[in-house]
Amino acid sequence: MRARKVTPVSAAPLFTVAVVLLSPVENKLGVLLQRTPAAGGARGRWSLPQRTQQAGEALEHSAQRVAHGVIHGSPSWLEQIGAFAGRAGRSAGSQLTIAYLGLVPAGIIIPPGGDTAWFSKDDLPAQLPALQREIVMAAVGMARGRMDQAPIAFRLLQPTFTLSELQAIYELLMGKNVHKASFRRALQAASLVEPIDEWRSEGRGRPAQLYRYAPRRRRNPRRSVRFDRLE
Amino acid sequence: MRARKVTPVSAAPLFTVAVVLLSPVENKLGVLLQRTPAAGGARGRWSLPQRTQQAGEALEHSAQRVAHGVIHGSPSWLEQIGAFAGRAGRSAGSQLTIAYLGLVPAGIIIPPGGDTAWFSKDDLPAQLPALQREIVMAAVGMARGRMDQAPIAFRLLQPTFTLSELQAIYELLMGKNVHKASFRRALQAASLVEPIDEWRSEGRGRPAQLYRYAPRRRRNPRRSVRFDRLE
DNA sequence: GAAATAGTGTCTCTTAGACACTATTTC
DNA sequence: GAAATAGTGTCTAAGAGACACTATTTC
Repeated sequence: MRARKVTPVSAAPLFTVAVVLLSPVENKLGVLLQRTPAAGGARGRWSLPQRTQQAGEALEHSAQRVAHGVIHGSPSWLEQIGAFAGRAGRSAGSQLTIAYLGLVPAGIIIPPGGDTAWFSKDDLPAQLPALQREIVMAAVGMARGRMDQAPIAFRLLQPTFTLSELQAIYELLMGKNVHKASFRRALQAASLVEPIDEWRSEGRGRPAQLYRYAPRRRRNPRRSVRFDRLE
Repeated sequence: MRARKVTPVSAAPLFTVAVVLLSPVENKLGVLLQRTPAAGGARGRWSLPQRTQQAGEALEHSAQRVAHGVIHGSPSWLEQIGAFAGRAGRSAGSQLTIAYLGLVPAGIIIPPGGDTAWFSKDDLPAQLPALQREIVMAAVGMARGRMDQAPIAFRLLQPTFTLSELQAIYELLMGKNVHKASFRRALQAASLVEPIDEWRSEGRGRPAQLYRYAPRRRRNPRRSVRFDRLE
């Protein structure tokens, strides 16, 4: 083990790794925030879960640790959003933040009143720093964009789910309603899910059959010349 | 101006900003590399254009400067790819690289024999460091994925172009051929280009009409339930 | 029974891809 | 004329959206 030559006392931390954990909460897209530990007895401000990065550690591993610290488990999806440079602001914190998107299946309950809580992406606490707000928006945009490239909708659901729940996730991410019959027809054609011999009754109405994510090999290359989608 | 309290002599640089400049070169997707200035008389190894970042400077601005340094102009598109952490390797360089994708219109000639050259993305120099190779692949993947979200194909062409050239860009980025009639029909429907009263003869064959990028407002929301595209 | 939710059958209209052409240039 | 490239008209099949239904539950 080599001795370090220089150990500056007040050197700025290299950078921060922050994680935007998203989960469907009460038919909204929820973002998990935690209170920064305040020095005095008063409670700190809300913030994205984050930590200062030790040089040399793998970025994704670091993001995993941040996520573990708040949900006590692994997110079902973890992907880098990008690097965000804050204005060279006050003393605390580093100027550079590497942000990650983490998905959490529906139904993960956070005990209320604690230092961790879900906020709707459209109703973030007013004191949330501008940079973190920007990161949250980038995370939501990324989740939206990933949807038709990776099966991330299933990462926001429990292993078994009803087709209505799945459709609700799509509508949540796309921000608009979807035609039910078309949705199921396309789902059928894509061979992404398979029904299991179980039904769930949600109070009133006919019980829904449960499905599980079970992608089969794609048939043939799909149509590709599409200029819509631009914007 | 405040005096800095600590100026560690051998502190690692905060991070590096690298730019992957892509351009169509001889019907391939070209990546611009430059030689690292070698200490002795011998020529250095090929590398992505990059620089060490001064803290506090805006990331994108820094990427702009890197690009200017090699093409002596602005790329037609510039977007962050992400942060890449190298193995904590040898002494030189920082562990963290923020990479950017830059697009350069076809026809930018780099004088051969110099310290800057286009390489096909499939034929990168063998000595290119693994991390940089990874960044190039991420850049290509990003360009591919952005294609149907933003009109980046036009950023790889001169302001006026033929439809065959445009189609070639699409085929280059998608890595597969496109049906000519379908391509033009979809282009027509999307109202993305307009013909100008000019033709270009390319040697043999009928001269092609020139077009310019002139997007009109989208008509109506397009169809959206699509589970293909996954994978 | 009404209300609520799950799930399906069928029709229409759009459109991607295939095919086969016509048009205009160089040689 | 042949060869090469540009550009178009038409047919077909896939599939997205609309509509109207049937099915099964709670109240």
